[in-house]
Amino acid sequence: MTAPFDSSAPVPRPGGIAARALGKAAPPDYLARLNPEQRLAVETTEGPVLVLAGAGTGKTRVLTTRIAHLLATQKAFPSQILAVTFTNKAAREMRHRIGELIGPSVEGMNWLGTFHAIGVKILRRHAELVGLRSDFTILDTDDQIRLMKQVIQAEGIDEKRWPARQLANLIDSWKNRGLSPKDVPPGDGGSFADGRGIKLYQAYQDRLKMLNACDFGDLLLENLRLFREHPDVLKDYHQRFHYMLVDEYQDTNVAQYLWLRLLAQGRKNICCVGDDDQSIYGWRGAEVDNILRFEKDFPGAVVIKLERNYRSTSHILGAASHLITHNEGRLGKTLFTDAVDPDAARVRVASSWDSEEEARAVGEEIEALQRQGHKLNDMAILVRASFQMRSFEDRFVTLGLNYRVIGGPRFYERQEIRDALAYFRVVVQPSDDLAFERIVNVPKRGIGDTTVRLLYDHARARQIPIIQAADELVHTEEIKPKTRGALRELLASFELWRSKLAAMKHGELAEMILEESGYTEMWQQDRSADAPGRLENLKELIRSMEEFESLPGFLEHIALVTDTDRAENQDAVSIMTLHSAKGLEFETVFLPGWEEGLFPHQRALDESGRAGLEEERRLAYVGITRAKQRAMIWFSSNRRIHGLWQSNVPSRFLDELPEKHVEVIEQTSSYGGYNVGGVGNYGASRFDRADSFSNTYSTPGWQRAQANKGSAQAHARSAPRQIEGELVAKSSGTNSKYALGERVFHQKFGYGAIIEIEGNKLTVDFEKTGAKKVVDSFVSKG
DNA sequence: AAGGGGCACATTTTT
DNA sequence: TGTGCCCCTT
Repeated sequence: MTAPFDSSAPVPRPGGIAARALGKAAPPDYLARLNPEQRLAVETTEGPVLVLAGAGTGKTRVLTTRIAHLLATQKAFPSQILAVTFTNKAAREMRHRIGELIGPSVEGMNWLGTFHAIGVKILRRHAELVGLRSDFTILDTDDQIRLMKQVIQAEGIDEKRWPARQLANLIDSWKNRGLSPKDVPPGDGGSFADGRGIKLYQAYQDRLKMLNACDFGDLLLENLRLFREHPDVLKDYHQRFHYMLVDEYQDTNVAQYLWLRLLAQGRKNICCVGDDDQSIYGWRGAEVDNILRFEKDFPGAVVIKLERNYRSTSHILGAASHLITHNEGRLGKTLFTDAVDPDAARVRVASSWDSEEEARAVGEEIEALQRQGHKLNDMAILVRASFQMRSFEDRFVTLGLNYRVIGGPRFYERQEIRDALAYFRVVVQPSDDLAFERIVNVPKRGIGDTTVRLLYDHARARQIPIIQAADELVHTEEIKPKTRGALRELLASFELWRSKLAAMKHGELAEMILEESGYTEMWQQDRSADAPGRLENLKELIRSMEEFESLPGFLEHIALVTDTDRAENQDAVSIMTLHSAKGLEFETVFLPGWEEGLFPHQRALDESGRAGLEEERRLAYVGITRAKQRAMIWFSSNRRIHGLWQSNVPSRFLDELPEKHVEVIEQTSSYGGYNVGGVGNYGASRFDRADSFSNTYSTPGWQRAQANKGSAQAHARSAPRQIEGELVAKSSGTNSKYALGERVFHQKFGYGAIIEIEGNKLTVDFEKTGAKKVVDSFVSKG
């Protein structure tokens, strides 16, 4: 049986743009604000439409206006529009911007959300058809891995040789491709655990069903199963969704593509917006092919290109456009701008000796811009890999320059948050075994592995949740009295907390749970440096949950959300990876680390060959097109990777930049490590050969790279004296990188000031424990 | 159950 | 080089 649809039948609003749109004479003002291509994309409402929206061409504006237009012309009610994004942030922004156009009736858009959020919503309504109950829990990666560990153990497979994480990746990749265990081609699983991969996949799925749980991949996969096995259900959704819109289509994986295609079979009004040149998530299952194939997949599709860019100067666009033409697998767009600015800066390319010098140079540029009145908020440093961030952070700390790191560990993935959530989950959902296992001995209550194993075995034998098994065993003699007492106490606490669920305000209940369980105390007792921060995070968690209706409501939200947007008001330079920069823009963008091996990354080349290289190149394209006014690229001759120094060759991407839009900063006369190729080099940069990239050693590219390496080092030797001097001072001075009086941090003793230095031994006056002699490698700059 | 030593590992990340 | 994880010891 199909669960009832929500009954929010929308009522057309008499006032808003709907009424205004009825006047035929002049186009409504929301259309007048569009350029001709954008307008075409908005007004082509029927049938499949692919909007190829280059960077900065008004993609979101088209999407939101299109929705406003559908509503204004009364082609659909808000609840009849399916609008899918990848991230919560994108969904939020879209909702906000539609709201600005159509007013409060945006609230009726029940089907605007991420693939996963919409997948869950559909799945909850029909859970029983795919063997779940509608209150199924959603496991995150952490739970997923722990569960896989159990499955691997249960199969008697050596965990060392076949780590759970690897199985998780394998299963994820199957799920990304829309494959259930029975669909996986037998040869495909051979790689894992001597061909038992598929069996483990099946076992894992069985365990999930037993736990009444889904992982992220299932949210879509089970939707597919639902639609395929129950055509009547699919038909309901065909009826419901009059128009479908998809954001960032180039990022869809096969499962998402199949999902969209099933739904689009109904009314065929699907509008996908994306940019093949910005597809940078191939490594996690995205198929650029989806967007390249669109016209074949959706017969009669209209393709509209948006190439008029409103973001960047012509130099920036010229550089990025030329770079990306080196890719073969693309639909082909060329960004242009009408803005004429004769003073616009070219894209600058500079080199440095090592990552420290690179950071120093970027720091100087930033300070110079700051002196000219530019805001730090308008500047960003975009790196390929997060280890690169460190040298910038170090430098900026020294300079006292405000910065913020975007990305990094997420709030909801922190240990203390996940522990707290596990408590709440058990209260709300006693059958959540994974949550129970997580906190049964956190804080330590003397309920160790042996006991948990006992509970687990009993639960499996009786086919009941672990907590129920605990409840039964607590009345027997099977568990040692001491442990039994602790367990009984814990069970009683859960009983108590659960009984307060209805009566108490959930924020207060949550606080009570963390107090009474001893969890808060555990961190209060903890002497380590990050304990106060964790307590702070727990407070933040309670604060944020108070915005929600109820504890279950909050948990549902949390399961699909990984970020909290904390609005930072301070002026600061952003440091982030190129990946997390997609969709953002800055006046000035710094792009350090353009070196072979790092960017393009060696692993991308090794693992994915040409496709990998093209994805790296798209990443470069994304990086450059983030800049509105200024883009500055750096390349470092030397870099420390995994502890050892490596000398580098400039990235081939530098060769692929067009001369006329680039300014090379020659820091020394001898430097000739690379040339900016431009027209003469077009389509044939030195590495750009169709033969295998994994075998660079024998290619002319590699030989040329070797030659370049020499000149890069020559450059280093004749680097500006000032810099050389600093380096010398650094390596030949005192053995310690610390100075007298400097504030340092020690894992065990906390903060203190240095009162004496002898070689690598420091005497530090610690704030808590007084003076101690420590080896400098045990302290860090405080 | 806590702490230390040995060891493998070392892009990118959302849901 | 540094980290995080696992196992071993106490």
